Amino acid sequence: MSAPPAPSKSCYNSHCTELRPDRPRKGWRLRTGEFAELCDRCASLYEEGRFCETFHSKASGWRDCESCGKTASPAWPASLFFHASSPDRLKDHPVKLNQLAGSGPVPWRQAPSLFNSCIPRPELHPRSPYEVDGSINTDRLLPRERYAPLDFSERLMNGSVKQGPIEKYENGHAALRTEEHQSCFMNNPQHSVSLKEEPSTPQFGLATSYALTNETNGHLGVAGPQFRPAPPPTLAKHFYGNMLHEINSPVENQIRNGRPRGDVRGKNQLLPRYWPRITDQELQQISGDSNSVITPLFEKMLSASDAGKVGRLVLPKKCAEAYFPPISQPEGLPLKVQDAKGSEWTFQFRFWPNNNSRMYVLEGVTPCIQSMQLQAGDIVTFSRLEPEGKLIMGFRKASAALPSDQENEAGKTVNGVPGQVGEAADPSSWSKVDKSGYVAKDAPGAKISLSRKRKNSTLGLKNKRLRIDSEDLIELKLTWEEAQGLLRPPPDHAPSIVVIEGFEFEEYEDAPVLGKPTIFATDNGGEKIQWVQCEDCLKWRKVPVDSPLPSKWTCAENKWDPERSSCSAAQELTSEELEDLLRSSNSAASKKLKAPKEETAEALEGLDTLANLAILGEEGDGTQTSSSQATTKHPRHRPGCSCIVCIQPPSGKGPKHKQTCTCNVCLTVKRRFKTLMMRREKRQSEKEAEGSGKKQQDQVMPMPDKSLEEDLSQSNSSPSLRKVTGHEGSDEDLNKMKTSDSPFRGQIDLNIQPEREDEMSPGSDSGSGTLIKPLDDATEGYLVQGFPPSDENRNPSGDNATGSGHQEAKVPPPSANG
DNA sequence: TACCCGCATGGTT
DNA sequence: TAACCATGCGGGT
Repeated sequence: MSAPPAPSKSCYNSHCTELRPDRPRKGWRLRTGEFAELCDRCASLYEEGRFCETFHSKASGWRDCESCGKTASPAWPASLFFHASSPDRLKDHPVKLNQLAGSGPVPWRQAPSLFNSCIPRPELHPRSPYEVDGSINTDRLLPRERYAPLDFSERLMNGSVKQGPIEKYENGHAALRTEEHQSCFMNNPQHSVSLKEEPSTPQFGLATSYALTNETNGHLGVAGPQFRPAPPPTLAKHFYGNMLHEINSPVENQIRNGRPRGDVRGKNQLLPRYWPRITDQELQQISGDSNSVITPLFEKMLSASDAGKVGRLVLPKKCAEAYFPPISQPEGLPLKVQDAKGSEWTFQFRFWPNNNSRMYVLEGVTPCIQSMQLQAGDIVTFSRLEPEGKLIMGFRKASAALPSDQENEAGKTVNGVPGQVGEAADPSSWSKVDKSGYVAKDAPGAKISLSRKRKNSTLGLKNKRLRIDSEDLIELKLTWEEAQGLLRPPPDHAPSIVVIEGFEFEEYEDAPVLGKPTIFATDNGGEKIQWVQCEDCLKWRKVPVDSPLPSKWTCAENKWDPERSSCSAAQELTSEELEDLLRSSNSAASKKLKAPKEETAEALEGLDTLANLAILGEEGDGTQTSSSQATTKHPRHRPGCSCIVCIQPPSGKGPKHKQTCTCNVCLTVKRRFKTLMMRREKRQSEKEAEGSGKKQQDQVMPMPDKSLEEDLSQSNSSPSLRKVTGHEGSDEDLNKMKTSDSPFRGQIDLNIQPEREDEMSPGSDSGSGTLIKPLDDATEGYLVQGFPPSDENRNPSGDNATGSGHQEAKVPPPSANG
């Protein structure tokens, strides 16, 4: 199908009758090394990616490509839609999705044969956007990549996977183009489907109905049951540009949206966060043994509102318009959705007018969400079961969720075990997450499972926005202990141990390596080794102690032991040995962060207030709790932020903490307090050394041996605060706290942002008398008042954490700040 | 008073 | 900067 070179004056595209201009535009590189010379139109189209980009070893240039579905002819068929997906037709293409995905190297690939040599319109192209020429690339992707749709973007970037046209899946018109060919859309724009707005469909049905009834707003999503949805390739600018080009045409707008709305622009592709990341395994789980085919549509991480009592699940607009039946009235229509267990739910799919736009919601989802035991941060997935056309709602629990690209491309889960649809509800399945043994769920502070702990999570209406990015999820899921375990010193760097409040932290001079958690041990020969667990088979393999390992490690990467470089190889460890190993590992890890009891007790003696403040779930034994409680984040906070605001739930939520509690909140409060003091001392020392303005500084910067309460009250609180302080926590207590700092002076607060050191240092603004910057304010207030920052305290910008909080705590706002 | 409903607001992308 | 969307909020029941 390769196109022979055109006559010199003709466009290289043999399908094109245009003459190329005197100054032809360049197309693809020819075998000769030169470039195809194209007419303007074809060049434009080429640049827009309309033509096959896949390298076909046996063909050159421009052609109708069965493999990628692109065409030599810059035209589109009039009918892009899935003709009544009759079972017969489906039989002709028995491409059960999981089979398909399992048989090819690319998860989203569809069977090329499905598309014949039709000329798909790129935007409505039924093909997956990620394509690899099967003729040459079938082995380019490792099998396991099939289960890592996340990697697509990366692969795209790497160029190992080509991105096909977008939108089509959004449109659901992932049509099987079987009949019509060569109808040139460009030549016959009127071929486009009807533009009229389709009345609401009473019941969500098979896509074809939409297609055939021309509701083209993408509500044809049911079509193309054989295919997994095409994650919108926003990463591929080339195609994106292409898409934009098309979308910007009025016709396209209508085709895509099914309603003559002019606001459809280039953002019609789903945001990456909504790309379905459902794995084949999950699909298999949903489809079971039936012959049904699952078409993943999109997924969404539940917000607090979604998971709250309101029972409204906000649907991403694009997703709603692409995959759900069109609705013209705000009342919408009832939508039957089947969950992974097979239960059928009926939601009201509707929208609210919003800023000249629409806000789509599913109403009445509470029972379903509760049934799935979903919480904010968990992910619901929407798929379509074909040929029934049934909507399927799956889910992934947050702790097992594949982070979305936009959220975290670093890894899949804490330990790389992806959640399974429908699995999370089964507590037994949760142990899977812990199979690595690294994150033992019964280890102190290792309760990464959000689900059970979050049953009482405070996701009510009063909560401010809860955004849980994947990074945040990790933050929530990981205890410090776990995080420490994940961090490895950079090569050739030995970590130094920082002791903070009796807790040892490894500190790295260079950026630490986020690596696979391993278990270090000594083999029989006394040689230090480490054990690492294969992500795929979960077997433990022995590797050299100094081997940096990726966070996702499989047996195949066991280059040190070829005999065990395959998952089929037996595990070297006996189950007993493994058990011992894991036990010792966990206990060692636990010890690492476990404070010496006496010391902690002493340090905490004055922390009644702290104990009373804390709001995270109290562990009966006072051991470390996870931060899995939903927290209200500063909108400006970034993933990884561990400030007190971000790691604790809103005020008044959850039981109070014990004095000896070592949860993250308490630890952070203590640590920040300590840091504050250290900084003050340091600053003071420096100033003393400078020997200038000492007297004045003494007023501003209390001497280290002054009482803390004096510090605090002097820093930014009114005298009344002092009274409160005296009541809630004695001076003596506070002094004790401070005294407990002494062994750690000069240590580093892991959360300090060096660039903000000055800003946050109490003495940095001595001139104004505003001594303490927000975070410290919050910390101090927290410590002194015995109140957790309330919602109101949580200044989104984090720049006045004490203000209203103090007021709420019956303490006048800090005069120094205001 | 609690809940529902619908819209408005404003932060985020 | 506009669109999106999470959530707040007021009115109604």
